[in-house]
Amino acid sequence: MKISTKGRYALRLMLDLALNNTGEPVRIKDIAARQEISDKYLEQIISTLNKAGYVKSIRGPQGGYHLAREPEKYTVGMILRLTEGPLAPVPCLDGEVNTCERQDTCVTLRLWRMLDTAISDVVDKVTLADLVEWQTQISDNYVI
Amino acid sequence: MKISTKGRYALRLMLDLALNNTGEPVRIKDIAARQEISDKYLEQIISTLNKAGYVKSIRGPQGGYHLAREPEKYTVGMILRLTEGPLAPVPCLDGEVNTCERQDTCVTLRLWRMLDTAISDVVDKVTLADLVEWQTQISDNYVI
DNA sequence: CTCTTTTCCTATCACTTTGCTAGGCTTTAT
DNA sequence: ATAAAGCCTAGCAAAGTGATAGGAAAAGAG
Repeated sequence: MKISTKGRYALRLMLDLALNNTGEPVRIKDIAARQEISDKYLEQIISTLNKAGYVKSIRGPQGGYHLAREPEKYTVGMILRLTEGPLAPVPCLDGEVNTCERQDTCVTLRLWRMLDTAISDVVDKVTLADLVEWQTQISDNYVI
Repeated sequence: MKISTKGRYALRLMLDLALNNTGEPVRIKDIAARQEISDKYLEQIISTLNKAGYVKSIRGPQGGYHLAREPEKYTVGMILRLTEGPLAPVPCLDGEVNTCERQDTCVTLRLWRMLDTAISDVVDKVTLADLVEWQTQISDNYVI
């Protein structure tokens, strides 16, 4: 029942892009250094985000990445589902349609639906902009 | 972000024991047949439940298992945490104390805490007795 | 046009977890 | 004594995790 590093790193990566949005593209090397994550591994993760159109890339010298939209437009759920796959606690609830044969008589399914809803309620409500705001609060505390 | 078969089977196993509580011990072979799960695998899972005192075993012929307490006394969270380990979405929140170095400045931690709370709110509230009740509702629907 | 800096792409790999299967040992009712 | 149950440990194939490695392609600077 864990979010893997892939999802967690993707979130920190996107947050890093949001926080370092100076107009100039951000290099993967710099993100990796700030976040203390292997740059080669980050490269693979950002590739997924790039293909999904979540970030824009600029190649060549002075190249790098920036967010494709405003931070408000990304929910945590979007980022995690893209990198982690479905967040449902059981495979039956992964897709649109439940193909499990036992679904009509399965009591635990009701429980898993409750859990799925509880998880989605959190990740689909919190946006990247919220994380940015929280970050500034933390930084403020540290200055005082 | 999935509950493994271990936790799911443990839950169905406990529910099976609750539903088949006739006073006589329930054999693992019968649970396995009803639930369509390998009996050898169930054996390993029930061993965990037995060692934790969640079920009582009777050895020898006419032996088997029964619940150690009333279904109301078991939350889903207890059963899942015993068989799955901590349900926290990130390792930092697994134990009592967070040993992560980044915790003071980590924004995503706040998100993970929200997610952890949302998950716990569900699994610590629903009991085995609730599942039993839901099961009878489903069975009633099928009779009508 | 060349050099360098960056992203892009694919392969590989050690390690761990998952989901079992197998086989024998122990207890106990008949 | 026998057979039916639980108890215990080992093993193992497949998948997932968390990277590392090496080069190809693009593009700006000189």
